[in-house]
Amino acid sequence: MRAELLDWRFPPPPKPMESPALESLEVFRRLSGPGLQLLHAGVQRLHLPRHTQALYKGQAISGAYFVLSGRLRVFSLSPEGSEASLYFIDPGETCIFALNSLFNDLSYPAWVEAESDTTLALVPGPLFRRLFQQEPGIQDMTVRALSTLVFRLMRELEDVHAYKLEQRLANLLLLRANTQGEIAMTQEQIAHHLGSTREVIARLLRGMVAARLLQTRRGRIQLLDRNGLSRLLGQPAG
Amino acid sequence: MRAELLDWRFPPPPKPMESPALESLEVFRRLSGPGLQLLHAGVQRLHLPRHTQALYKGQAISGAYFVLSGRLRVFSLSPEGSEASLYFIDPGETCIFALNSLFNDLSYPAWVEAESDTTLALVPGPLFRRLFQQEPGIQDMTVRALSTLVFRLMRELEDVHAYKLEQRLANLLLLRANTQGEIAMTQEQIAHHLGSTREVIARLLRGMVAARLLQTRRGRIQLLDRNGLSRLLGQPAG
DNA sequence: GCCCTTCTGTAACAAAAGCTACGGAAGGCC
DNA sequence: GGCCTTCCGTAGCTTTTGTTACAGAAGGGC
Repeated sequence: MRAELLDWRFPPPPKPMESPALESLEVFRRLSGPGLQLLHAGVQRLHLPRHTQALYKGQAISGAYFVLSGRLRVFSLSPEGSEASLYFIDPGETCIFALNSLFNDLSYPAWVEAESDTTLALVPGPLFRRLFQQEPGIQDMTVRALSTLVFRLMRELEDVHAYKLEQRLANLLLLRANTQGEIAMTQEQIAHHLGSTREVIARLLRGMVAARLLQTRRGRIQLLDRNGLSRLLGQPAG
Repeated sequence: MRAELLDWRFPPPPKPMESPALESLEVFRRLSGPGLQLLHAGVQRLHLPRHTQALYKGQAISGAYFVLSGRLRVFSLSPEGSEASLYFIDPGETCIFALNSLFNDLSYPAWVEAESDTTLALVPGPLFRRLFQQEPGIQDMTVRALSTLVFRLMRELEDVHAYKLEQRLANLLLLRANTQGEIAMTQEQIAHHLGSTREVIARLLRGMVAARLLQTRRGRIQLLDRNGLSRLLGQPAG
């Protein structure tokens, strides 16, 4: 089981590919002329198909990663193989995740995979450090991105302590539902996000169906009562 | 109960006081002449007696905080009043905690109190931002500090998911024991650190005593077998 | 000593979450 | 259709954690 996991988690390195322009990210549009030249000379592009590995725990970080399109998922993997998402990295929103490793010369402390097809710009470490020194825009972005991450992590940690699984589930459903109130995730995925297991999620969903908060037709989850779900969140956990 | 909590959590604002020199922190020693002048003109000193409130959740952040001596504890407080430590800020190690709020113009997302008598240097927001622009040393410190924090939080979040309470307790005991193997914390404090309750901690400690991993004489915890405790950590959680 | 507060010890019970073990539905592929 | 894979539904049991409710030990202040 463990071995299988590792097998598909170490795919051959992905190949470069042409795709969205660097200038689609605001950070890069703010660069000075020389900075932009440096960037274009040194940047690499990567394309990761859905569900492939971007980083593994302990990997040395070779540069700063910017998500141009798609979505990355950062998660932890316990010794027994159970996962829990730590946070996500969306496209419009910048990179950040390997930055800390980059500045501290530490290895990366979690796993990262592409949740959907994802295009990355990889700015090699030395180049990034140089840009950081010269370009106020990069400084600003870096600090802002790290700050945001700190916020998310603090928030998540708080939630784990303060809320029960059912509440965290309700929260996730509310966050991930589209405008029609549908959620496009398997129970397994949900379980991984919350650091739990499929059966437990199924049980909780059943309870919510019984309470007329949602429907599950043919495995698709369909919210019925967003207010009801929100109410779950506010209640004291006892 | 909730009301009482709030009462002692909002003490009158602490008073300025003379204490350790700013130059005891390496960041400040690296400042340029003008930068140092700016700093001295704008910095404030605060002294927090043990167990007083430094920041409350939602507070607007007025500046960057540097711990000169003592120790701060950052924790979350659930609606029902249960606590869980998020991380600590030690003296030699720089400030950081309000930095994210400072750069993002967000309010602070947790509570902070002095774990022991603590001296702080408060650099007002505008001054800090200015120093950040001018001084490479400050830039460096800022990114490094934020990175470190991100690491700690990721680590903690991972631990919460991957390890049982007993393992996290063993870990905490190993970390906080002095060279004689004694731990100077009450069961209540331990429970708060781990986001649990006193009774549960007592039960787990009892188990460890039975397993000859430690002694509890007159309430003092005394490690007997560090290896045994470490072994607890490595074991699969099942 | 006596009172008060803080901390610890313990037991019995309750709730939450996880694990095991099925069976069954849906869809892709041959 | 038949086969295979992936996902969902459900039940029952176990483990872990939390809660309630007391009682007792230690120390400080008077």
